[in-house]
Amino acid sequence: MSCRSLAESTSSALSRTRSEMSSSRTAAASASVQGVSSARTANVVLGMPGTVDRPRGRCKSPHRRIGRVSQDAPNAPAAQPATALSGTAGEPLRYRPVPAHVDLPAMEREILDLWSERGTFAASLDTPADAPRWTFYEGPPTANGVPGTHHVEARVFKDVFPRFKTMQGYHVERKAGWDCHGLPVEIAVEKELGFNGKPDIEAYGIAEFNAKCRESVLRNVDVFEDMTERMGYWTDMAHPYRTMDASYVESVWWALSQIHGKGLLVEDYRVAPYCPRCGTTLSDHELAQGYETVVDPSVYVRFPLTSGPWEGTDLLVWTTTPWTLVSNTAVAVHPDVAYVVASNGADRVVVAEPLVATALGEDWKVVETVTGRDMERWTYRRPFDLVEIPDAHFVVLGDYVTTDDGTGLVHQSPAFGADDMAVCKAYGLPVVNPITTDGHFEADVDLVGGAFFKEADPTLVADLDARGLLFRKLDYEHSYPHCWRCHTPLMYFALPAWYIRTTARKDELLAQNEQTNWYPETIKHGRYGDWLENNIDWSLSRNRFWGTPLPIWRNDADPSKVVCVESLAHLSELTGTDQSGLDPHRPFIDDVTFTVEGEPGTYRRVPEVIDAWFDSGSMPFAQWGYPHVEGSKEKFERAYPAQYICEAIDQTRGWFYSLMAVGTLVFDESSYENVVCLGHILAEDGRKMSKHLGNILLPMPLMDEHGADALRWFMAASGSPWSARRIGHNALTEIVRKVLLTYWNTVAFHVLYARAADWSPAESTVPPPAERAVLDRWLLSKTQDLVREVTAALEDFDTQRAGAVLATFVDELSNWYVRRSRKRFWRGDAAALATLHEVLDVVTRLMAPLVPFVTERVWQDVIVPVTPDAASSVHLATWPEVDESLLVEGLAQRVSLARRVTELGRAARAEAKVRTRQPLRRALIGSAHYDNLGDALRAEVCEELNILELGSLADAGADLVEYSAKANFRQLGKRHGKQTPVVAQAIAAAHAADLATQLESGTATVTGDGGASWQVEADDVIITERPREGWSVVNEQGETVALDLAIDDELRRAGLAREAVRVIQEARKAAGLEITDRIVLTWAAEGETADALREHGASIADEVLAVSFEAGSGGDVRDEDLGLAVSLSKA
RNA sequence: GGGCCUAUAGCUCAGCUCGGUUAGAGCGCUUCCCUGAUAAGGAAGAGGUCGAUGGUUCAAGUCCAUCUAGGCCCA
Repeated sequence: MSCRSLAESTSSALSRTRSEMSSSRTAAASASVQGVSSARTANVVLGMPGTVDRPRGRCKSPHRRIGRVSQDAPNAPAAQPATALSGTAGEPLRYRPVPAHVDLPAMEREILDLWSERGTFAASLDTPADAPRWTFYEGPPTANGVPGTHHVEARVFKDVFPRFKTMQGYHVERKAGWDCHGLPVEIAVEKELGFNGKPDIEAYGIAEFNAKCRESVLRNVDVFEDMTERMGYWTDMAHPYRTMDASYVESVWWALSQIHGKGLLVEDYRVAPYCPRCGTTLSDHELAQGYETVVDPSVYVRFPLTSGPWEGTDLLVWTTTPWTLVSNTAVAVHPDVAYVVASNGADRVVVAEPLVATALGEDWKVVETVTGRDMERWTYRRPFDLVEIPDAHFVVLGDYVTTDDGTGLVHQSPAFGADDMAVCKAYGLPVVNPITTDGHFEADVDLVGGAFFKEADPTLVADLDARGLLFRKLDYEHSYPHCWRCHTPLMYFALPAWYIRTTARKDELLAQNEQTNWYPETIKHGRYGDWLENNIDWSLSRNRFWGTPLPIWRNDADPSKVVCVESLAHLSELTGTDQSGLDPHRPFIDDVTFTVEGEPGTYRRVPEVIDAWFDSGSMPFAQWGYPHVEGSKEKFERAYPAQYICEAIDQTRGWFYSLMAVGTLVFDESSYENVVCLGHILAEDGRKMSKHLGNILLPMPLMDEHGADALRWFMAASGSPWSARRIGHNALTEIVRKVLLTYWNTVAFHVLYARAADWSPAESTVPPPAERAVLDRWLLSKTQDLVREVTAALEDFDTQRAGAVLATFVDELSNWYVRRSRKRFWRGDAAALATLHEVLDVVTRLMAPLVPFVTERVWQDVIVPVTPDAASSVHLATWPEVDESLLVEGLAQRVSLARRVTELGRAARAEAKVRTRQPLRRALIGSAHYDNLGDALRAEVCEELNILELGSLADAGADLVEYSAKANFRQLGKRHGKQTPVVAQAIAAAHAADLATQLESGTATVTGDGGASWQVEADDVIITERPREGWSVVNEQGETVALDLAIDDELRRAGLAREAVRVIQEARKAAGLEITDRIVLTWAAEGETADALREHGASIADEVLAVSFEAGSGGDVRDEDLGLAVSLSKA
């Protein structure tokens, strides 16, 4: 079946039909062909649409911009008032010019100005009073140091969904926040001041030090604000919450008083890494910086049992910290592990059964066995009698005991180990600590009195040896924590501390977690769920300076009496003086004391400040100053809990936990419903960005170079946001080229031709979608799918999927729809222009949350000027909805078949080395779906492949076609199971043509080597058709395209004519002509080329805008292959 | 030491839920084609022991187990 008659297709490729031209243009165009030679036919006496002023074409300079004079370029925002709208009264509604080339970062700065001039962000918050609310909480970044590229990541996600939800009609509050307190701030200030620990700070003065901390925070907030604005993160930075503000601190106090009231805020010993030289505990963060490899004594010590069935036998205990043996309090065993008496004939010791060989050696034999549980409370003789430890020294059970190393019997010294502390406390054992806070044994201890703890090891080991208690001693190399400041070995040390008994609310926390949606889902029962399952009490207090002071006042005469203060007003009440103006920080708060009538003693505040995580976990209510500030109650209640929060994965035990814990403890409900948990951003080399490695990419330079949209797209849609990702210039360049510029160029193309045709959607009569061209209907249908998919992806917090479908769509839009429809745009086809306008409207809105800048520019230039009631910003526009009436069943499949056929056709041409400009007579298509393709799509294929007619391979007759058959394993496997390979073999061996014929009418039978036979059905077999001699054939996935390679003189002349067009167009470009310039042209050629030029002269002239087209004597442009010389000049 | 994540082309990543016999895309490289919107587009090619081993299965990149390496969080 041919797609059009030969005569028609020969000329129509180069011509346009009269009916499609407006009369005025036809008149002008007729004049333009007056000089065309006599070869004209009815078909070519047609106008050029270019009689209207067409924007200038691009010249050689890549910086020349179409449609705007140079000072009007986008990097000169002043020249183009952002607020200007065309279409004021009396003027026609026309698109604003869109340059073909755009400087994206410059364009973005222009948009930032536009937003700020118009107050667009504020307008986006100005929703109707009854708008549904969608609540988002800003997890406050610590304003400590300058923002890194990883900060952009979370901030992109914090921006995309609020923009999306705003467009959907929700009211989305976006209050910025800053985490101001905490050790990192103190450390930064210490560095600035050249300090080396707490004594320096105390000497400097707490008031002065905290003032410096406040100053440092404010300084860094400025830098964060610049970055935030530049990346287009819309958040209300004019009214942020700051954890250091008095109202915030008071809210935190209130929450603590609630927790205290429930009996969940308690004081207890806490074992923490401690530097005896600096006299301070270290945070985990500091701890991690100070590991050093050291050699310690590894000793196996005998603890003789003094009761139980094995009385007289020695427990064998392993330790690498002999100094802790002085305060030995108990020995722990695992309740479920087997313990044995092992003997080498002469000696007997007790060890865990799995460790007999590793701890003792090969020649030890098991004599007796018990389970750890049975050893509970067996007493033993302790290794040293240097300090008093009453009611102790027996075997206890501990689940944390392992049999990975040592002996499976673990010496317990509760003052120096967190596990030890927990286990001993469960048995009511005393906590005895013979070491002072400077790391030395108390002076009156025998043997080691006054010794620095580490230096006591050799003395103690020697004493054990002398008393026959040392079983074995080795040197043990391991990494041991040291102070990162002074390299002193740290000790784990029990100090009093304040705790929140989160373990008492563990079940509620687990229940709240069940109600929470995690993205990705694995976190819920993995990293985060595990953490909750193994919940430990929240260690709240810090012996530091810059933090929310713990609001507990204690009676100095009776330390058991404490008051938890919930506000400055409460404090005023207690003191009888007005404290409402007090800065609730140290040291001022430390000076406030009070007495209670009838009680002796004075109440003084405890010295600690609290963990800054509690500050940030309190933000849902503290950001409003709840419950003290007027109006805070309403604000809080309508915005709790949040629908959405988002941070990187390092916050699982940080903010994600503190937020859920504070919410659950104070309000019995977690503060968030959906939580997106991002992977980290790594440097291009796959490692963490660090100064040390010199691989840092700062966000501002990245955005200055590639634009914020590119960086945002990368964060949202490049790779999986759940895994760690590498960022680099290449990735961003690719996004600019593939996504942003492709989109931009489609817009620029549309505006170029719409303006050329003086077309506007507001004023044109546009055919209804059902009457438009097949590709229009395809695109409109496809766009509805896009709306559905992007919406679903964003509802599911999946920006990666949203980005992927948008990128694919933009590619198809540009490289299939626009490419295939160029000629319709050239002649101002209203259906094509309307279709593209409608689609750009939708796709611009769909992309707006991801790339807010470029979409805003397009909205201002392409939608606003031609749409009288358009939203003034794309971000104030409504989110697109699926228009079911535009969906066309099956069209997407048909178009995709047409595209596959086109691709195969190109491959067949390439294989045969026949260039596309050479028309070919015929192509045959082998595809089960060929008949569904339809005439219109066949015509598209013909034109794209430069083929005159298209036919079905099946109709071409058996003698032209060779068949081959292979198994469709997926189907076959279901039916034949184990027989699959044998049946597949039989199919491959069968006579393919016969098989194909049989299958057309139902089932067929194939026979295997052994004579067995099987029924197969059509979908069990993939039949491939392949034509014989004289054809160029490519087939793939069951589809075949065969090109008839026979080229006759007529075809050859048509091909030469098309070559001539190319030569002339190149000459036009080389001459720097604008695309609308008319030319006078003479040519010289011989032989077949001359024949071709004479035959096709009119259509060539038409194509290259020649007002005269004369054979003459040579010219300045020559094409040797063609034997053609032309000269042209502007008419 | 524990938990989780990752491992596929020189590079960046899809595919793994739900197993199917030619493992994809982009970047880069080579050759060619197309082009008066495009910084583009297309075809072909070179480039893969799908981290390793074992198992399940007619069939494993895909499911299971173990291991290795890297990352993150926590000890």
